Amino acid sequence: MRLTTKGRYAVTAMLDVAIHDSDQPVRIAEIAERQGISQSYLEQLFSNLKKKGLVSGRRGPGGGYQLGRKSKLITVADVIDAVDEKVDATRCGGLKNCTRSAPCLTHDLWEDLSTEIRNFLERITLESLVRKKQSLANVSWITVT
Amino acid sequence: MRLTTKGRYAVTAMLDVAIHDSDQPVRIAEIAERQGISQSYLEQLFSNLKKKGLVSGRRGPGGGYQLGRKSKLITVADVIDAVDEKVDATRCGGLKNCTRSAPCLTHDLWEDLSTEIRNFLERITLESLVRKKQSLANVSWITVT
DNA sequence: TATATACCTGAGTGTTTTAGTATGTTATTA
DNA sequence: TAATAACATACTAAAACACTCAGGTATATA
Repeated sequence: MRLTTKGRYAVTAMLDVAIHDSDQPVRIAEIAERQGISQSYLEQLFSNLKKKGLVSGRRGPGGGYQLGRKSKLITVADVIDAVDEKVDATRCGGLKNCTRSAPCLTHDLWEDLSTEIRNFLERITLESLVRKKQSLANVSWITVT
Repeated sequence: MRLTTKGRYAVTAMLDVAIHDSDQPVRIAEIAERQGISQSYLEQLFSNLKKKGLVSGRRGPGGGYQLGRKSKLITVADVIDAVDEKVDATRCGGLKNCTRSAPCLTHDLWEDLSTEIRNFLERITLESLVRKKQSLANVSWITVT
C-alpha cells in the first residue's frame, strides 16, 4: 500500500467524474483543465482505472469517461490500488525465507497494520465523498459548478 | 502524508526498540541484524526520529537508543511523519492561488480524506502494537526472543 | 465517406526518492 | 587510552514520479 500524490491525482480525478457524472461522459480534457493535471498523465491513470473496471470510456465526439459502477460501490482503496500497482512491500516475498532471529514478527505486525489501513480506505466510497462536498456547498461561499 | 517502505522501516525499527526496551538501550547494530535493514540507513532514520524526540540516544559502550517517551504516547503517525518529511502535497501551497473553475473543491476533499487517515494512524500507538505481538506469542508457534 | 474528437500506446526525460555505502567525528565507558 | 557506539556528511545506483511527445486506433457526426 502506497499513499502518494499519484493516488491523490487518481482519487481527485475519479471524484471529478463522479461529481460531473450526468447522462453524458466527462472528457479527460475537462478534468485536466479543472484539476490542473497534465492531460497525457491523466490518460495513463485512466488507462489503469479502466483495466480495473472503475471507469468505462466512450469514444468519438461527445465521448469521455463514466464511472464503471455506482459511486457507492467504488472505494478509495480501489482507486489507489488501480494506479499504484502494488510492489509487495515484504522483503521475503510473502513468507518462509526470512529466517532471522526474530522471524517475521514485527513484519507480521506491519502486515496487520496495513490491513487495517486498507480496511479503513475500503470503507470510504466515492459516494460518501461526493455527499460531503454537497453538504459543504450548502454551507460555504463556494460556488459549485 | 506518504505511506511507503521508508515509513514501514521506521515503524518496524521503533517497534523493535519498544519490544527490547528494558533498562539498557538498544543498539542500532542489533536492530539492523534482527530486521535485516542496513545499519547506516537505519542511522539516518534514527537521526530523524531523534530530532522529533521519539528516541533518545546514548553514546559509547553500552549505549544505544531508547524510546523518547512512553510507548503509549508514540503513534504510528508520529513515526511516519518523522522520517517521511512532508512535501505539502497541495499544488497551491495551502490556499488562495488555485483560481481554476472549481477552486480547491476536490482538493479540499482530499485534504479531508488524508486528515481522516492521519487521525486513524494517530490512534494506533506503539504500545498497542506491542500488546498485539504478545497476544500472538501466546497463541502461535512463533518463538519470541 | 471524410473528419473531428476522443481513447490508446509506447517511448523518452528530468527530477525526486529510495536504499543504501563509505568515511569520518564525537562522546562514553572500561 | 582503547574500544565502542552514536552522530554526521557526502556520495551513488536504481527506481519511481510526473510528466511530454509522437503517433496511433476507434467512433460518432456531417
